[in-house]
Formats: sequence, structure tokens, C-alpha cells
Amino acid sequence: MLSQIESSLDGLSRSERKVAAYVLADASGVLSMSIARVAREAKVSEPTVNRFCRSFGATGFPDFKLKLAQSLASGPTLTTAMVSEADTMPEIFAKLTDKAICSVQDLKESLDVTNLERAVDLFCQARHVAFFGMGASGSVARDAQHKFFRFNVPVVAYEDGLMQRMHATAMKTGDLAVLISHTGRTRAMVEAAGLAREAGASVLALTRSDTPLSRVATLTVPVNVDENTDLYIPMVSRLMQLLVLDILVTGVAQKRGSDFQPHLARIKQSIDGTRLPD
Amino acid sequence: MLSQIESSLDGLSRSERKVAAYVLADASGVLSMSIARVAREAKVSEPTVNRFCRSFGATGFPDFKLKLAQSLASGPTLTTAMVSEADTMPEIFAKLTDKAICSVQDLKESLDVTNLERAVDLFCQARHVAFFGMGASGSVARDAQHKFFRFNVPVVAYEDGLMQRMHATAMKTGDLAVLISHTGRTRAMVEAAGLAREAGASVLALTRSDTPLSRVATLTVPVNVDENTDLYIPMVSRLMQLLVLDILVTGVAQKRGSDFQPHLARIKQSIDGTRLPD
DNA sequence: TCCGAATTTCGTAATATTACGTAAATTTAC
DNA sequence: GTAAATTTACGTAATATTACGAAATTCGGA
Repeated sequence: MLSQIESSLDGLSRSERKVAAYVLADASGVLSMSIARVAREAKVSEPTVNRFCRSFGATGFPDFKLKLAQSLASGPTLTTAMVSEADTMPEIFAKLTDKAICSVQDLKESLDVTNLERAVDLFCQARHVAFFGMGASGSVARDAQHKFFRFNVPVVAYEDGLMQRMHATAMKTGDLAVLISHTGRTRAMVEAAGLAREAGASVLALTRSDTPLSRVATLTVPVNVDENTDLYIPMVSRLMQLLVLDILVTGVAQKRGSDFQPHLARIKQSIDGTRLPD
Repeated sequence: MLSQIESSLDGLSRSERKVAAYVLADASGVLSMSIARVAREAKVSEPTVNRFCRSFGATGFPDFKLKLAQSLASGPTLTTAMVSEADTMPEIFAKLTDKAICSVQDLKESLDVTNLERAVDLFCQARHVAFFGMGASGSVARDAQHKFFRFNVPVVAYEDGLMQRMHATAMKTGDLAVLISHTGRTRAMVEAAGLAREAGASVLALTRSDTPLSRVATLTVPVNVDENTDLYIPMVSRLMQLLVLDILVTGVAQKRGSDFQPHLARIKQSIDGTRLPD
């Protein structure tokens, strides 16, 4: 909102610009003022302030205050700057956490739920599940294995390209291969996906939309994060992949209902002895 | 704000509770209503609505709307309900993403930056770094290895309890062991930490504060997430661990400056051939 | 258990505030 | 100098707030 005002400063008339300047200077103060007060402070008349408000999509001054309040409160803006060379630790901290929050919000808005539902179906129908991931996505694959292990379905994870090819070739109809890749352009992964499909298995891709990998897959759950992995280490994208997998595993657990509960209880018991008291 | 209303529901009189119920039911709708409209919808009189607003620290109805707007904009409330048995996929999706956002916000507020700075120092001084993690934290350790590998420091990761003990015993002064555990109560990890310290190494713990593991460690970066891991799979806590590691690795990269840039460039080149064009 | 006083709670009505529309006046540009 | 745009002054309508009285509820006592 504030940035919106700032950017359209030159499209405004002289008096309205006075209002804009005042709002930008003391946005939070404006919230507790009446239109008369703002007009006085900005040295203009009340209707001018009102026109100003209308020109920003509000129905009037009170509505404008509401919108302003919201934009002031709505945490980190989506234009979170990248970490720069001069940043100190507190800044890095703030920027990365902000970036994480924004990414989750983006995901929340962009991800299609029906896609997730289909993915859950794939998992529920699968007799065997294999997770493939290389590089940074390798540990995501491992983590996924961990999570899905808690159901009774046999599940494996491979970070090794050769093992992936071998396993993919050996798959059968009714099996599911889950390919995890941020770029969606890793050749070995695309090839493994192709092999799995040829073998008759379903292929679920966790990657960006419109990539070579997504085109080979049976179903793609798009994880689009604007992150420059050519220059930086994949960070947020991997968090999002994990989050999507968390959602999927929860969905599967829900759909499966209670038939795997005994299995779960046994796992829990088995690690009880490894814990210390608090 | 909404959670504040919800929690103080029983401290309210009957009529004010009607208002509260209505506000909770359609909070965003209230923003565009006049006090008269709200009163009508909630089947109470206007002054009642006004009194209701005052009892939440607002000076009146408009002020209350402002505060409400702000709290609505500042993302999901911290009281995000747990996933329940009856939830459908869209609900699971919403709840888990909300939970993720809240957790990051929590982390942002609770984490002490000086702690992070000390941790970065430990990394920069270390001659060898070892990441230990078991179970769900195992893949976090692997991921950390991946990230820190990009610096010139030798770095290993172990998920295997025996290997952890062996490595810990063999460590020297100037080495760094990073222990990752959500509960902080895994016996094997606490023992490994002890062995590493006895061997003269520094021990950095990524775990909850005030746990057996944190007490053994040289330095703890507390990752407190209220997540019931006795019943559920660790999900958000693992995301937070990864985020903290992301921050740390960025901090180290910053501090190291450009002396490892050639190393980075070589890594990037090495994977170039493995990619397909978009 | 019942009654009555005291306190709280609620709604009506009056009042004060705030915002909006219209029309006139000023300014600006050509 | 004139026409257009912009601003302002004023009046009106809507909206919120206050004050006060009525109803309901609670509590103590018989």
C-alpha cells in the first residue's frame, strides 16, 4: 500500500501529493486521525483527502484507513530483498525468515488443492513407493522415506543416480516413483522418470511447473519458488518441498484412517528406550 | 486479536458474547460494516457493540475495526488448530501452511541473534565439522553437510549411532560437532555430545532449550516448536532446524567473504553438464 | 426456599462527531 | 482571456458515542 502510494506520486495533483507525503511520513499516525485532522495537517481541505483515498481503490476515508492498517500489519512484503554482501547477522536473520514466510504464503496461494488430492490418491493406491532426489533434494527424498515409512507400504529412497535408474527400470504397474528436483532439469532425474513410466509405474514430480521433469511425470505438484539456484544454494525451495511432503503425508494418514495405527504404536514403542527423561 | 477474543469469551456478558461470536464468525465482514449493521446482525444494541470494543482496548468501534484489520492482515493466528480426524484436504493444507508460517514468526521473535553469531564463529573457527542427527533429524544432518560442503572445511554427517560415537571420540580440539535433535533427549546423541566434548571438540546443539542435550553442549541454538512428537511425526520442527541451518550457512558465507568463491565456481561448473535446457 | 435489595447488564434516545456531496471560487494552462 | 481542472466552503447525511433508565441477574437474609 505504502509503496503503491509512493510509486503513483507523480500521477497525483499538487494538493493530493501533499496528502500522500503526509501519509507516507506518518502512516501509523493517520490511523488514529479523523479526515479533518489529516486535512489540517496536510494543509488541504477534507474533500481533497477523500479524493486521495478514492484514487487508491478505497470507498472513502474510513475504508482507506482500514486498508492502510492492514498493509502496515501484514508482515514482510513480498519484495524481500536478497541477502547482500554488506548484511550483518541480524539482517541476514530477518531477511531469511521473511523470505521463508513469504514463500509459504506464496505456496498457500498458488498451490492447487485438487492436485494435492490426486497426489494423495497416488500414494494410497501405490503398492511400492520410491523417492528419488539428487544433490540438495537427496536429503528431502530421505526425509520423505522416513515419513512414509510409518505406513505399511514398502518405501525406499535413492540419492544415487545409478540406483535410481536400476530401481526405476525394475518398477511395476501399481508402483509409484516420486521425483524431487528444484530445477526440474537434472538429466539423470528426467531419465529415471522416463524409465519408471516405461516400466508402468506412476510418476509424481515435485518440481517447478513447465520443466522437462514435469512433462514426463504422471502428475506434478508444482513447487515454484523464485530462488536463484544458479548462484545460491537451494534453501527455501527445499523447505517448500518438505512442507508439501508434510501435507501429503498428513493427507495419506487421514485417508488411510486408523488401519495403520497399530503399526505406528509399535514404532513409537521401539524408540521409547532410546530417550532420556527431561 | 481473534484468539484474544476467543480466550476471553467467558469473561463476557451474554450480549457481548453474541457480538464476539459474530465477529469470530465473520471477522473480515465486520470490517466493512457500520456499528449499526453489526448490532443488527448480532441481535444486540449499538452501545453493546461499542462496549464490547472498549473491553478489548479499543477507544471505540472504528478503532476496534482498525485493530481487527491489522490482526487479520498479520497472517494466521498463533492458535492454529491441530489437524483433526475429520479434516479434508483443503483444511489440512491450510492448517499446515499456517502452522509453518506461525512457527517461522515465532522463531523470528524468539531466537537470539547473538546466539547465532556465536554459532557462526564456531563454524568459522572449526577445522573439521561433523553433523550428527538420528531419525527425522538424520536427513537434516545430511542436508547440512551438503550446504557446508561448499566451503573448504572438511565436513561429514552421520545418521548412524555407532559411527557418531566413533567419530566423536576421534575428534580434536578445534573441531566442531553439530548435534541435531528435536527432543534433545535421544540418549545416543547426548552420549555422542559428551564424547565429543571429552575429546576436546566444540559442541553446537540444535534442539529445544533446557534439554539434556543442550546442557552438554558448548552452545545451543534453541529451536522451540510446540509440536507433539510423541503422537505425530516431527514436521515443523524439522523445517525450523533447516531454516536455522540456512541462516547459519549464510552467515558463515558472509563472514568468510570471497576467499571460497573459486571453490564455489568449480562446484557450479561441475554440475553444469548434468542439466537439461528448459 | 423464597423474597427483596444491590449490582450488573442492556437498550432507548439524545448528542456529538465524522465523512460525504454539491456548488462556488480559485488556480492553472493554453 | 478563457476554458478546464482543481480546490475549497458549506450543508447534509450517516455514523459513533454518551447518558440515563429499565430489565435481568445475583446475592444475602429470613
